[in-house]
Amino acid sequence: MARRTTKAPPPTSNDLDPRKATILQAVVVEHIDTAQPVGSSAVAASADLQVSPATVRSEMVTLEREGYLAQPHTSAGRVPTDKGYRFFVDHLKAGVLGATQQQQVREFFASVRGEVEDVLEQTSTLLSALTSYTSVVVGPGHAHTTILSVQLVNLDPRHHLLVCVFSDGSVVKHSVTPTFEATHVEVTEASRQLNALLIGTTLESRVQVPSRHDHVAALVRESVSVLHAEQPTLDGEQVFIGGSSKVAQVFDGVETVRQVLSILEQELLVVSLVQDILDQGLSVAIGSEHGFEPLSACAVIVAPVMVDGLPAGAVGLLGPTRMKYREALAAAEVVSAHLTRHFGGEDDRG
Amino acid sequence: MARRTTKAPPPTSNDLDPRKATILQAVVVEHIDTAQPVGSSAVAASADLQVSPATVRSEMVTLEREGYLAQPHTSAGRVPTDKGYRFFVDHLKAGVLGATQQQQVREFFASVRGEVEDVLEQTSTLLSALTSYTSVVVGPGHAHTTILSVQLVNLDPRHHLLVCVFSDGSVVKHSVTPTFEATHVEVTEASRQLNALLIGTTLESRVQVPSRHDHVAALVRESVSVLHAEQPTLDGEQVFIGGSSKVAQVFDGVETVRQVLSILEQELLVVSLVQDILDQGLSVAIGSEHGFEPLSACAVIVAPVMVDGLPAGAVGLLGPTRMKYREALAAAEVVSAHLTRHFGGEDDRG
DNA sequence: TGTTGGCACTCGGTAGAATTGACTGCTAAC
DNA sequence: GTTAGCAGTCAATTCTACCGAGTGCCAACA
Repeated sequence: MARRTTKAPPPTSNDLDPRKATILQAVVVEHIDTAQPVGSSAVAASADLQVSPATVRSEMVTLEREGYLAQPHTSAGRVPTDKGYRFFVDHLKAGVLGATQQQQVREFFASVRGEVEDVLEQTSTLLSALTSYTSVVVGPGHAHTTILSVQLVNLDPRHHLLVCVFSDGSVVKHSVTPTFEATHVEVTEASRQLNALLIGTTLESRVQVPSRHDHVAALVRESVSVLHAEQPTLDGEQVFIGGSSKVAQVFDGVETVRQVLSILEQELLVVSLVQDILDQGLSVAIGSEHGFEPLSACAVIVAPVMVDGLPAGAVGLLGPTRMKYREALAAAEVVSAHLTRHFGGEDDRG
Repeated sequence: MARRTTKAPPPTSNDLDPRKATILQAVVVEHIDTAQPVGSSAVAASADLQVSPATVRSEMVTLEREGYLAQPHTSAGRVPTDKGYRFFVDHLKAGVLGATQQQQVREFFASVRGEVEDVLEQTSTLLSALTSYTSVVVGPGHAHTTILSVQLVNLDPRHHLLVCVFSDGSVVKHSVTPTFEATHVEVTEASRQLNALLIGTTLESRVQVPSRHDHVAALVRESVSVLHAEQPTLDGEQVFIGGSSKVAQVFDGVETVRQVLSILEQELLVVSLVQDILDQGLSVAIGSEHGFEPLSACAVIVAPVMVDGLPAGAVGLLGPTRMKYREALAAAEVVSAHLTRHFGGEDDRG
């Protein structure tokens, strides 16, 4: 009557019998390689364990019951579930990039020059070329750079343009549209005061804005508030998506391709997805883990880019759940490290 | 380079017997609608001409011999060739947009505000939504706007940033990296001189640069030359591609989709394609007409955006050769007209 | 001469049946 | 607990026959 036999599920759920683990891993590896369901005999042959297919079979039944594997239909082999991939990724020993690829990354970062945006865009192309998945690069924004110059330019009496230059060479503009008409003189004076106020500060600094009621003070106040509301990643200013054409190679089914592409068109969505995953402290989100239904056929790899020891940007890779995690993780990691160093200081230039 | 293939053997190649024309048009219309080869009886039924399928058949043989139609295989109906589509397009009477769509465009342009780039990007989304094809919008650049402000900002002794604000509210930045080290004072002075020199001019104006040999003059010279070399469209600054996900719906065959997407990733390529077609004075390039092999399955519609009476930007649509030319042409035309008006002056705002 | 109906022919697409083969689950023996 | 053996399942493949859309040709007709 006491069935202590199947008392396994609750306590030891996040670890697996070594043999089961080996089998699961073999299935994942094989399926990533072939895109086909994997049968017991293939596993028995490939894995080091010296057991017969029949044994593998009975283990696979358990793995399926526990949710690591699934069967497309009776009499087909097994396919990993999201949970199966998750186990696989969690027990993955860190991979290294191939020598040629390492070389490629090194050369890229050794030779890359120019403005932030260009670097980020090219990085995204690089990452996508390295992995043959679609890549996302989110720039570090301006949070940790200081302001070098601010200028308010008069477009017409009601419409001014705030142009701000940061120490990393990025430039930002914002419309300032007060409810009153400002004279050229007032705008110039506001511009002067803004310079005095903001140069050398960061966007996170609190500054003392004038509280007077004249036009100049109002312009200054509005400019400062507009500027401090700046969120470059959410504006898509520093978001670059590379290799969207890979989507067509890597997913099958027109509808899936279309759906993924149409998500990629909305950069904001992609950024918030990446941020979400980072906030969860993950480096990989598999299938439905990120809770974003239209991308449930995808796995997303993210790696933070640090500035001043804080996560400020990110690089990401988007592929099918059966992606080459090892290589992709290695690539994302290496590139994010290089990018971190790149922003950490220009000390590595020859 | 594209070649005009209108040099066909017989002299009467660019005009067709009225009945042949009707038949050809019927085939095109039908095939655009159904994506299937069109048979003689379908044509006989649909077209107004009161003839039997047999007659249609014999005409179709001629049309095929003359290169307007093709047969996928014996005993299939006919499919238009690029030349067939060309005839169709050339004899297309101008279409009009559906009422709802007209409304949509009007509302869009009535409500759109904000910075040039935002307007262009949203326009591209609009155009793609109107037609369900991928759209390209190339902004007018800065050729016809005057300079409101120029500023040279010191990043480090060897590296300065030239920031220029134009009367349309667009901002451009360029690196200036002289071979000497400049002091802060020199940079500030150069900035002052640049302002004096350039404010109120356009990028096309010739200006008198100082010929002295000191650092300040050198900075000014380099800045001016860098600025005048600016070509926003070739830098991709004002290029927006919308609705790339439509590619997956509209083309069949993974390989075609991948190929088209990978072209779209290279904005420069797309821009030069659009420019090429405009230079030829075409509004539609069908199949191989643009001489760009990887896009031989595509038709590209372009419409110029005028500023000061000169073509300065363009809107484009990219679809399969069997695209809905009437509607797409109408959409491109209407949107380009609105955009022209938008840049021609803000006179139409409420 | 141009048009038409008729007819034989071609060939892609489809539907069904049969076959194959890669699996599984079960069971009995080791 | 492991294994070999075996029966059963089911997708994929192959084959066949067949249908039908559409053609080309021809002879008759206005």
